Amino acid sequence: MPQLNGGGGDDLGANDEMISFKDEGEQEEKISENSSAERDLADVKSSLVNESETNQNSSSDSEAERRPPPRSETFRDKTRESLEEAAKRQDGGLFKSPPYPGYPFIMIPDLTSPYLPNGSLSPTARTYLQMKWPLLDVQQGALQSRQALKDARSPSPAHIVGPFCWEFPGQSDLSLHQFHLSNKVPVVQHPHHVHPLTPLITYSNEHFTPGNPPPHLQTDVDPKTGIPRPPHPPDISPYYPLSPGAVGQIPHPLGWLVPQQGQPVYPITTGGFRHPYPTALTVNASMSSLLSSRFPPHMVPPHHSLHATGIPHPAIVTSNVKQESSHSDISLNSSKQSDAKKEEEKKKQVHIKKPLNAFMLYMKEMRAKVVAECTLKESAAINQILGRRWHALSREEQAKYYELARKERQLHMQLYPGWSARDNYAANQQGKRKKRKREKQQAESNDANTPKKCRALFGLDQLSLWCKPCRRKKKCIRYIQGEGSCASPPSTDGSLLDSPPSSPSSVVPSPSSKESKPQTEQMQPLSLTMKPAHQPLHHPHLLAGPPPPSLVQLGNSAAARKTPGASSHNGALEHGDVSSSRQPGSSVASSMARSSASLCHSLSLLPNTSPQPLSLVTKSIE
DNA sequence: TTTCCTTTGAAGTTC
DNA sequence: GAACTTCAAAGGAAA
Repeated sequence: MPQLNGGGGDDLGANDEMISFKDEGEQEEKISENSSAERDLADVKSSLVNESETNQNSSSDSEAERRPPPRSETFRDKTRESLEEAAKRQDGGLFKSPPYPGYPFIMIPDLTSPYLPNGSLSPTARTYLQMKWPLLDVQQGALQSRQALKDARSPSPAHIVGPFCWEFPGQSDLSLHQFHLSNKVPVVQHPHHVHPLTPLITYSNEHFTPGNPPPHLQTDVDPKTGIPRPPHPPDISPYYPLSPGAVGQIPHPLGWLVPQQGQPVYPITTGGFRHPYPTALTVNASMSSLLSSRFPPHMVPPHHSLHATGIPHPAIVTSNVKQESSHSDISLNSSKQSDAKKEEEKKKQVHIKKPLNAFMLYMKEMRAKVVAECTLKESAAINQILGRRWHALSREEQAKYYELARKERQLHMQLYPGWSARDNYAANQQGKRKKRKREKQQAESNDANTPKKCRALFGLDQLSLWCKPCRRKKKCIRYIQGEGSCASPPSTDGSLLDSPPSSPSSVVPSPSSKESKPQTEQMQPLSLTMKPAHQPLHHPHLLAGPPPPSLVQLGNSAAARKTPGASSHNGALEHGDVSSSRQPGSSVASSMARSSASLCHSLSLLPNTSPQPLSLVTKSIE
């Protein structure tokens, strides 16, 4: 759990979710005190706006100032912050931390993920849609926004989005703040991922522009605002379709979303199938309900699982085959046997996706911004930047996303009580979507013929124990003699006999011992050029001055990442690292060759990229 | 057309 | 229980 140290550390993680974040709590209290009635939403908003302005004015560019008071100052904090500073100096703003940290913001659900039909919005859109209004034009928009906020209390998230989508067209991105409505905890996000043409639409705008809203969002017009609102029958929840048996007792984790009149939070649906075609969005809700009520689940066409407004759950993915089967269902001519078969088929094809974790939510939100800033398109490169930014986030900012992720999980759990990530494992094993990592590694190790056996067994500091070929970087004779399995090496103390292949990690000092670097550590960087990427990199030189990208590429490791201290205390590498945990060095190099160009911003930001440390340390090995 | 890349976190699996 | 693996998003690139 890289983000949170259990013992009062500075990170956030799963445990973090149990922590009550005082700042937000206080904010929440303030809000709740004031928010006895509808007036308060507007009050809250204006206070947030004021606060945002105050913050904006008072907060300097210094990250140290922005951040909360120093918690237990850890190595990671120091290194991270110093790197942030350095990166900021060099990246021309790319690496800026969000300008409005700790801001209250209002999180409203994205209309897609449970909330919007994927057909009308891009499938990329999901989860939470930010509301924004102009900071620089508060007076002008005050009335409208107040009204919009009142509208936002409508049970339908679409109602919320509608007004905000059209209320401030053309607002400059810089003039917008994005407000999330996360339960009662308001937090403000800096403006980002706003399409230039549709500044109030987040994530994916290609199918959803203010000037051309999707038909299903146009059918209702708010009499007060004159703003189109999506149809939303009061008796039907616009959110996730529920799996059978999970209805009626669900406390909505996003409590503010719960319809006020005691209706079930979620519609009773008989399945979880997403209609593969956008036309499904036009399916009448009552028709869907009717079908659901009149026919057994397998007889209902796929759109039955959509929300009555045509809202599918983004976590549900099915194949087109289902569409065909739906047609055959409609024909009603199939026998019970074939029905059972189809049901089985459906079960196989249904793919309920995992709920997004905090970082994924963050990525979704920030991706567009990074894309805009960096003009990068490769997701891999973007994700690297996002990963670094994620680390650069303050605790409160990360807490936001952990909280959202927790709610996502809750919601997901409630919607699909029987679902487990295991299902997707099994599905993939059946569908062989991906080659399992273990298989890959096995294959790769076979391909490489394991010339590094001695290295793996003894580590770099036990060079004298290596066989000659290994010392010459040739094929390990020991391994060959061992008939494919590395024979136990001769050892005087036997301590290394059973060392796992990752034994070199023993050479690597623990993060806590970083200050006192063992002598053997001097040889570590050499391993960067030779050893597979399963070795954390903690080299003083590299910490002092980030390595060239090639080294950086090889520097990180899955182990380092899995070990919170290792990864999170990586200091310079943390910002320059490009995890190679999922591929050996060769593939990393190739991928680096591919993405290095697009990483120009992110990696070249690192100061002082002179490669000198390598030459210093390679000497000892050779 | 499919898989890879790349990130972090959650959860499942393996030992 | 630690270590490892897979999957979630994204979209260009490579196979």
